[in-house]
Amino acid sequence: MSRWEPGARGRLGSAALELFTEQGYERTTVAEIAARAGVTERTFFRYFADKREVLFAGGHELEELLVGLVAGAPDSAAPLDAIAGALEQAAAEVFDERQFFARQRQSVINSSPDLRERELLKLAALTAALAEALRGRGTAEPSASLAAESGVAVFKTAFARWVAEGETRSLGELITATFADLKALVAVA
Amino acid sequence: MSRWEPGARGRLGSAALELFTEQGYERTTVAEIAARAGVTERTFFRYFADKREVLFAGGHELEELLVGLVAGAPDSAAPLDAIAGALEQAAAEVFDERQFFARQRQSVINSSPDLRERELLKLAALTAALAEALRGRGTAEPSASLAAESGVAVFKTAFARWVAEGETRSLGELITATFADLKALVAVA
DNA sequence: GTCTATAGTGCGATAGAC
DNA sequence: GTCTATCGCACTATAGAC
Repeated sequence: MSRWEPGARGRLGSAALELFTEQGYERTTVAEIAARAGVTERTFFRYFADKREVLFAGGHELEELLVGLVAGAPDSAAPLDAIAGALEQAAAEVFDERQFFARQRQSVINSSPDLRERELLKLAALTAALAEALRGRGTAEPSASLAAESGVAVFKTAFARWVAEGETRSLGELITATFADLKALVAVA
Repeated sequence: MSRWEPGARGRLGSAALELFTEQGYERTTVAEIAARAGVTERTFFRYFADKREVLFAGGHELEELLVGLVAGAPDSAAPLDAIAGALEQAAAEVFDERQFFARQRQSVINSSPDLRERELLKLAALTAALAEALRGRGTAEPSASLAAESGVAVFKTAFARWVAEGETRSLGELITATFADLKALVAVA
């Protein structure tokens, strides 16, 4: 293998997901991941701040996409509708073609509290970014934060349904259905 | 100091909060915490699985309290009302007398992503326990999970308002107000 | 790219409570 | 004596400093 094989970042990501699946997250060392990707341990930490981060590389692009969609929602859309529309469109764009990958990745994440923590931190960052986008369209606090939190709660619930074995609906459909569930829950309270 | 001084767990918790406040979470070592509490590093790890956990010791009791309150809600209460009632009562019982402590603790947590992660994991565990309590009263999925997620989202938002400087309302009042905000948000969507 | 501090674990020894 | 809390030491891996 040449010294400057391109795509070290991608190879590290694939190697990590493979090894975590084969032998578990905790029993896989960074040295093993680096070796399988053909780089040194030091190189791993040049690309990823820590061992967990290798599974959450794409999170920033999703956040930018969603923030852009919320910012571009029609002025007439209520805060929760702006969030719901953004989530539904993002689901169609980035998730629906990657259900197999998503299931494998989620299975690894669910197996380790360390990875669950990191996932929750990423979702919290996403929530904060969505709240900021809502404030940018004129939604006041605490409504902006609360709408962002509720939207992410719907997304979490829909995503869990989508990755469950045997589910055949698209993520977008499940998000729409879960928003309807939320409306029903609040209506009877 | 004798070897058998009682209350090591409590001393470790107080020492940790003091040191984290004085010099920051990252710059405080477990050895320092143990030294201030008059025990060794090894003893710290007998009580707490890791360095972060020392700030989240009381979480289990809060969870049990809330689960009990949800389970004991009247059969006629809608899922979100059962959650809201439990949160309001728990707020009065365990939080309102400890606002100073809560602010100090929250300030430390907010200063470190590591601690934020752990806080989010604890809240996720609470969410799961509340969803289970709702299922125990007959709420089906995904409504149980969604109501628990929404309730915890309200709690997070209200708690953030409560620990903000200058806030004078009680946590219970803020929870009630934030549930009303959620209803308003959903009603216009 | 090497070197080091610190988190965290495993296991055996010891000190006190009973 | 038993039981349990504490300690001491050796060790690995992460992560950051140089």
